Amino acid sequence: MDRRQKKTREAIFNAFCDLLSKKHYNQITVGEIIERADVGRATFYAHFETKDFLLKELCEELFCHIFDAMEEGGERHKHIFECNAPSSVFLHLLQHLQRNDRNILHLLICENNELFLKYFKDNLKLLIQKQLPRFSEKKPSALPESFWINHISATFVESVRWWIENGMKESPETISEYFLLAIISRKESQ
Amino acid sequence: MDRRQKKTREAIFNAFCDLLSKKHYNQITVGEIIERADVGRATFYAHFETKDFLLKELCEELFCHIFDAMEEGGERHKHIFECNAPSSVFLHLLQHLQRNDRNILHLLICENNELFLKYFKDNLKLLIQKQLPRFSEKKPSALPESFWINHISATFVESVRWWIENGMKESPETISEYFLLAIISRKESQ
DNA sequence: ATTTTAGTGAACAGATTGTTCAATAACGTA
DNA sequence: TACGTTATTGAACAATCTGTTCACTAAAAT
Repeated sequence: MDRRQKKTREAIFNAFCDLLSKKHYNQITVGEIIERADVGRATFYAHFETKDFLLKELCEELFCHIFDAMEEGGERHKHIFECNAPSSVFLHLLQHLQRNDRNILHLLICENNELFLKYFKDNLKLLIQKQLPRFSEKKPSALPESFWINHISATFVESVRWWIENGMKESPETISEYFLLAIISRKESQ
Repeated sequence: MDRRQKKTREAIFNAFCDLLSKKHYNQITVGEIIERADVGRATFYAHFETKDFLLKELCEELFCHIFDAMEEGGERHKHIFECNAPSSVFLHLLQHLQRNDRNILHLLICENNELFLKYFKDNLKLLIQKQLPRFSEKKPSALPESFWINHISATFVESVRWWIENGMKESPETISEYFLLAIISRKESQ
């Protein structure tokens, strides 16, 4: 890809993320984005049909990056899927988040987080589906499979959201444990 | 409240809901709303500062209606909170939804459902907090209370979302059971 | 019957959107 | 280096949307 295109695209994404962390999506104008990105109006529309498409492509770039890296990461990540503990993939994701890869945290905290949590959850569902055998062992037999997958994804996303909203004081290991306790909740004293 | 005001307000809400079930929030204009509601432009702005405020007030009206009715419903609903089974309040909510009180289902299905699910969950959290003793019994002791409350609310909302998205083929009783199984998941065969 | 309040419709400035175009700058390649 | 190709620019543009104003009419409350 042309160096210029890449630079422009990156500048627009950065400007957009900056703005998203400060104000609501609906109140951001194309004018603001191009001013902050310092690109011409025509350039913006050469890259993105509308503001909505910009958001869509941002989400896809952010999440596909993380999830693809985990799936096809070859050397670096392969061990996760060879490991028996189903928790490790989640722990790994949490560690990714803690490192704040690609500044994704701002987007998950900000006023617009529903937009991003949806993408997060959808990607997670795909990942879990591919890893299904590991998780279906834990499924209460009365539950439909799609219900269970949805439940696991939603619980993980909510765990992350809770973590971020409460200042990320806990370690990834602790959150991973909370998540597993929520999924497989069993009263110890009984 | 003046009869005229109430009529106008209702007409705007109805028009807005109609539109929300057909297109995305961002793409709905005030012009469309007032045309469908058949009220003057100035009238709209006399009632709502902006389209965002309209959305906010709609959400509050819809959910406060349901949840207030459950809390302060006196005769009709009081038995729920005197009943020991913590599941009954959820079952009751599901029955409300199945009856599609105030056409809330369209809004939970539609393209904009994140907007409404957030309000749904927030109200649910308040309700659960007031009913906490019932639910904290089930909490694994290692989990923080706020984590647990969030988990229960989110799981219920996700159960409902799953139900609606899959065509609401199951009975409220079945969904209530799924929800409880997810929360207190225990493998029977063990 | 009178006063108060709500709705009307048109008109308005200002902002935003998405497009166009000719001119310029940066790119990749031979 | 010189070349043709491609991206960016800035300005200008019509079309749309927003939120406000105002004089007027209709409905409500007293």
